[in-house]
Amino acid sequence: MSIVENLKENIRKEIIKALEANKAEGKLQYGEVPNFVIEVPREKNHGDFAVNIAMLMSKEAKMNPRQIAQLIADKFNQAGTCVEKVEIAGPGFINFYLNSQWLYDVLPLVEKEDSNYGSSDAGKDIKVQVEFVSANPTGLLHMGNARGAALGDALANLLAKAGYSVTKEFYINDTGNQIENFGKSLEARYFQELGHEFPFPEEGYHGKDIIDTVNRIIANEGKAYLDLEQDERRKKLIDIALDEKITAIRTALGNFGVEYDVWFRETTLHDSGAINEVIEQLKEKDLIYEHEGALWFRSSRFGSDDKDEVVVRSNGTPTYFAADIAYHKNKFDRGFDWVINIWGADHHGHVARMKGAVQAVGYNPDNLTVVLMQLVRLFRGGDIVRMSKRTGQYITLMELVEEVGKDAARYFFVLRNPDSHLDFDLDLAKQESSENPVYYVQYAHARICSILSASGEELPIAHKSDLSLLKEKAELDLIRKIADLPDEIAQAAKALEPHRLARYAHDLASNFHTFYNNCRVLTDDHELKKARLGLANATRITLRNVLTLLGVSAPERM
RNA sequence: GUGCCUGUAGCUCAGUUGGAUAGAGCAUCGGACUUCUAAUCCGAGUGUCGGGGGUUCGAAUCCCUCCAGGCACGCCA
Repeated sequence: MSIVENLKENIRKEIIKALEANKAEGKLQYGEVPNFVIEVPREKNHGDFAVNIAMLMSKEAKMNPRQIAQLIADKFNQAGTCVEKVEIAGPGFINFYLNSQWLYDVLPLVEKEDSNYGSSDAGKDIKVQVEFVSANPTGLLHMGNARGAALGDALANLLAKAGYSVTKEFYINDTGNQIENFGKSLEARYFQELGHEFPFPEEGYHGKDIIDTVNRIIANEGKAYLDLEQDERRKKLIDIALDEKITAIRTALGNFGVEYDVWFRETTLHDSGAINEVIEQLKEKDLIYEHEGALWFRSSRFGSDDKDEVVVRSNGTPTYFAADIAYHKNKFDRGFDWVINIWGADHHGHVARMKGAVQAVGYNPDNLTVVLMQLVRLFRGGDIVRMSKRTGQYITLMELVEEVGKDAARYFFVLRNPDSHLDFDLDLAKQESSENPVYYVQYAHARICSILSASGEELPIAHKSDLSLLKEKAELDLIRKIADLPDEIAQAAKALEPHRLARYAHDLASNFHTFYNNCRVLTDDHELKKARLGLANATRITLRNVLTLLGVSAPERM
């Protein structure tokens, strides 16, 4: 349990004791204690913690909330709680003011836990899988994939920090219609690049990357495929190009700081018979029926989905949805307690039937969470950059990283709630100025490192310093912020919202900059210097840990 | 037409299971470097929280309705 959680828990216990004491004396009537909140008030002068229980009990106790609050405050035993003042305020809040003693325990703890600081065991023994990006391997990664990568990776890091056992997975759609299309496109380019007339398929992939791939094949193997049977030729071209694309995707993600535990190929589900198996299984449960030559899954039986879905086309080939059912069954068969998919919002219509399918194959659909993220609009010079994958007009992840850098890109993507449409300003992201929020945070870290190396003191230092010398408001505010990290992480993990951490990082940096401008660290007062170095070092550790979760580097100099 | 997401300061966005006087950054204006990194700090102004109704001690948050924008409604993925 974190220091802050511990403080809250002690206060909670004493509040309940105070309630019981009042009840025993007949001053207060109630049945169950309502589920009340101990929260950090928005206003600093409302104390360290505020409790809303009096308002919640008002109706049942048939009393004015302020009166109830007063009864609780009267019986509240401060011993062992760090509380030094209790006040009744507003409509009936009980505000608790703490002495700063507890704050001084935070710094040595942070230095001791070091890179582990902020972690918790909230997700202990829970196996969770995060599947993200899973882009079609027929092209390169675009801005939408980049957002998914930044979000998914931060989420996975966050869950791991909160104690979950996390597996990151990329699902490769290496079969199906789009792959056939890919083959036709490759074939057409192959002929064209060798100087032959060849019609380009109507729904083909126009990207230049396809031409580049074909030219590499020609460079290596020349005209070897010209005389093959068409099927054979396409298959060979696909095999080579697919490997190349997957490698390119993996490299681009690697440059973006994203590494996966598992790369899962859709073809394994076809080859192993898993898809046929799951279809048979569903037939036995009468969840599949035939209509106009195709096989349909009764998704309308489940949840809010109102339409059935084709799983096997009338030509006998399974749809992507059939593979997806088998894939999700496979995930749960592997023992994951919680399966998280990150999808673009354009796939939202698929969520209900996917959950229905999970239920149909015998698992609890509540254990599948689909995080939808809205689409990305790219701006350059104040204008929207239009993107289209089909026509090959788009900025790739690789180009993005080259242009604005990994840190800025990841910070920008993870700064916003996945629910909101993201306007990505390329000019802003690559600006090396105060307008760019990522530098604000990194600069705080670099500043600290500079002080620490100039100090001539050995770290860690907080445990051998008199921390009670830290009395300035800026110092106490900063420690308070550092102490919040474990709770921030636990909450962000629970809500699957890594963007909260970006906010936290910014706030923490802000607290540090204020401290820096108010309090000189390398001062002649040796004891004070040591205490402030302890604070600076704990700030460094906290900042670095958060940035690491977000996939942003923490530079030692800038 | 139906479903999902969004609508908060000039701009980009936060807003914690409903909490107190709705907050940041940028932009604008005024201050602070012979001192540990001025990519910083300090100060100043800005709001019918899209409109309207409802629920309650209390609503940006929950419910209804309307308006605006995005997305999805395929034997595509």
